[in-house]
Amino acid sequence: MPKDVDHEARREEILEAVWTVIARDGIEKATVRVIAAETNWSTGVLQHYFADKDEILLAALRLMYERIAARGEALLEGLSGIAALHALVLENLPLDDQRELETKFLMNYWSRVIREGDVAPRPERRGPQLVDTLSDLVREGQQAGEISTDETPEDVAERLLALIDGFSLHTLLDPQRLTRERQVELVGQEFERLRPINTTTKSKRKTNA
Amino acid sequence: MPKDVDHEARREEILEAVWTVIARDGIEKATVRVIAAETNWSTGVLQHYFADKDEILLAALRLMYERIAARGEALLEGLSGIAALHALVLENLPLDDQRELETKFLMNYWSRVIREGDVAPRPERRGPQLVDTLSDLVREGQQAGEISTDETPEDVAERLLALIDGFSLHTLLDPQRLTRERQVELVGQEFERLRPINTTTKSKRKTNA
Amino acid sequence: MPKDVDHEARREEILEAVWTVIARDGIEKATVRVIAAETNWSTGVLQHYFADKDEILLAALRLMYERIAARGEALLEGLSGIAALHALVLENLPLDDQRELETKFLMNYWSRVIREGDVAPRPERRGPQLVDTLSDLVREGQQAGEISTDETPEDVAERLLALIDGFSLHTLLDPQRLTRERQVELVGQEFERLRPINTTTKSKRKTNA
Amino acid sequence: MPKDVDHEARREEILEAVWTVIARDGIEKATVRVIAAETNWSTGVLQHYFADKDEILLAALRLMYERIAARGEALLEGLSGIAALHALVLENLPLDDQRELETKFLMNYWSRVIREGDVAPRPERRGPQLVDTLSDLVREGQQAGEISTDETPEDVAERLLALIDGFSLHTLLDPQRLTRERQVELVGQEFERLRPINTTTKSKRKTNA
DNA sequence: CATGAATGAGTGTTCATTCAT
DNA sequence: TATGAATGAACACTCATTCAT
Repeated sequence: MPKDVDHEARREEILEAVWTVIARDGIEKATVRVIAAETNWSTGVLQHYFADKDEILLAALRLMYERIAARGEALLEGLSGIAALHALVLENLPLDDQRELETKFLMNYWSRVIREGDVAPRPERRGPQLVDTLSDLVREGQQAGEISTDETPEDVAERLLALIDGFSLHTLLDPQRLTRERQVELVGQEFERLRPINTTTKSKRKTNA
Repeated sequence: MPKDVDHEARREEILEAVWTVIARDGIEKATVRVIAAETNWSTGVLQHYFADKDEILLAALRLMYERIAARGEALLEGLSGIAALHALVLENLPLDDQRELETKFLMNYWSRVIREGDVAPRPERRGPQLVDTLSDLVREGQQAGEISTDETPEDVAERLLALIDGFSLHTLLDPQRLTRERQVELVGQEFERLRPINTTTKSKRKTNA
Repeated sequence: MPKDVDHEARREEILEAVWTVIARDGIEKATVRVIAAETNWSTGVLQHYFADKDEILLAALRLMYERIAARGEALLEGLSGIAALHALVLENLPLDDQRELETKFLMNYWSRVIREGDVAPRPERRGPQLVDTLSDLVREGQQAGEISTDETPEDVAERLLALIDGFSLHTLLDPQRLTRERQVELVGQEFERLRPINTTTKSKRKTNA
Repeated sequence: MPKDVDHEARREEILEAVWTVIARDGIEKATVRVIAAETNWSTGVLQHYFADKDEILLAALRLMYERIAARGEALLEGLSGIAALHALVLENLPLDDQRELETKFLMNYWSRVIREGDVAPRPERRGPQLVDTLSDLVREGQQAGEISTDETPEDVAERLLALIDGFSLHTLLDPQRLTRERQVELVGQEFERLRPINTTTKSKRKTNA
């Protein structure tokens, strides 16, 4: 080892710069030059730590996945059943600037996956993983009597995931129409609908309506 | 007399090429050169029919919207209420190859809009328009007693649109997990849930619970 | 002759359009398409009357020369000697919008001549012709005792031509510094200097000053 | 350590190529590709040293101005009044090949400025600067009794500048007619005319008046 | 005669990538 | 390790020109 350089730390430093640039200038402007300038190193240094630009973006994506997962785990601490489920769904919506940025990045990446299929080296996909976690929580909620058993946990989870990404997409495309508040409200309604029909809350509502 | 060319037909021919290219290579690879090659004409011909690349993409999108809308109208002929609603939702899912291609185009275009902000002049957005149509049908269904009035038509429509695009996205990303059949099934369940609770089908369930 | 088309009239009509375009949009924007649009004919028609764009511009130049010459002749009518000379010099300065436009065109053309030498087919050059006319008038003025005989007519003419084009150039480059009024004034001074020293006008003026 | 390159020297090397190309092919043919070919580097290298083509041309012009100014200063060393003035005027004429090249560049650049209006950011213009220097020298000459005070220094300077650029233009357009010797001769005559009338040479005139 | 569809070379510019130092 | 000089392909776009009709 000639110089005392923490290879992994340097990589993360670069990825940090990637996120800074994307947040500030948008994904389009995240060129090698701009990223390098952000790190205060030369462009050539990037090649030492990443094979090419693709690998840089992929690593940035992977880092994002890890952070999202970590955030999710921290969030679920102490929660269970429908409460945990509700919290997790909200957590996966672009309800603040950080998550909006992540969602943009994600949508961008997905559009690439759609066209290139499985050829590009993909990190562990978010979909299957998230749908599993959601399923588990649905099952938990059903066992606790908080969630109707009319549908299987997998079906509910799949629908919730579709809502998450559907809302995410629409709010990015048309933030005026689908505001953050509206998303929270609509998700709240969906969770109302998940409850078994003989629940106290449900029947009360019906009377009101 | 110059060569006898149907201007509008030529435009559509070019736009078809645009779709083909975008579905195959992605919107980023849909360069003027590639599109021209796909049409088997020279690059210069594109400028003859469109002012610039943006206009080409925009026109392609617009034409697709028109075709989808026309298909939707034809479909709704003779239908009303929840049956029309159900048919329209299924129509907007990528359940055959043609619609899968259109969905790829849409996702690609949307990812560009997300990436570049609203700089590019956008045509009438699909979202608001479709959500209106859906809302009207929900209202119709509610008045016919086919759909629960627990939620406003707008809320139901917004959720259905999110499901449409959420399922579309996921089936493109992971066709093995979210097959076409699965989408139809999940949509069917969602429509079960829309019915008022005192419906016959629903009342049975009530007894069970 | 199949159709009754006045070839020469059509050419002039096109050249008229050239000038209109140049005056409105500048020489840079005088493309074949724009010129054709101005004539309300198709681009292809230009090729019927001119071999290529170069010939169009050259013909426009030639037309300009003719008009300038005609204007000059009309101007000199009834004048002679120093009065004619003075009038001719002023006439060749860009003192109104029309002449400013012509001067721009001229400068543009000259810069091409400078780089391409005599290869490009040139119309009868303005320089030699104008310098001859000027010389003749100087000689006339000298014979009438209006102009000092300290210098040869050719020398005076050459200097006057240099002043004309020097002022023309500077006023195009820096209209604020060298206004139209300033040009007239400076030319007036130069003509004062041309008079023999014992002229009545001269001494009178001197007394006044 | 990257390749050891003197950034400034490389810039000047490129600018030299710009002059060569413009003098040879004209400013319209001075494309990025042609300039790059002249330097024997790739086109991309130009972007390394200049932001865009406009900056290249502007820098080339600026460097030329600097060199001309430096030559002018060196020339004026030890000279004053009419002698300095005379020397400076001759210095600014294209009396050798180097200056002829510079003049070609200037005329080409100016024709571009005229053609495109003042859109392009212009460097310190030569005109005002040179006219100031000339004015100062005229004033000096007048105070020394070498130059007639019939005209203001500014008027004389403006006329001299017009003669410089008028002769420059004509000699480039028609070198056979306006030879280098002829230019020197005509300038000499102009300087004769500048002297006050009570000078020995002119004493005859004084008696007459 | 006249059209305008079609061509294709050429423009400035951007950018990921390579590599000598 | 790290630098930044250098490369060259690719981009959207402009335009004069050709030519079948």
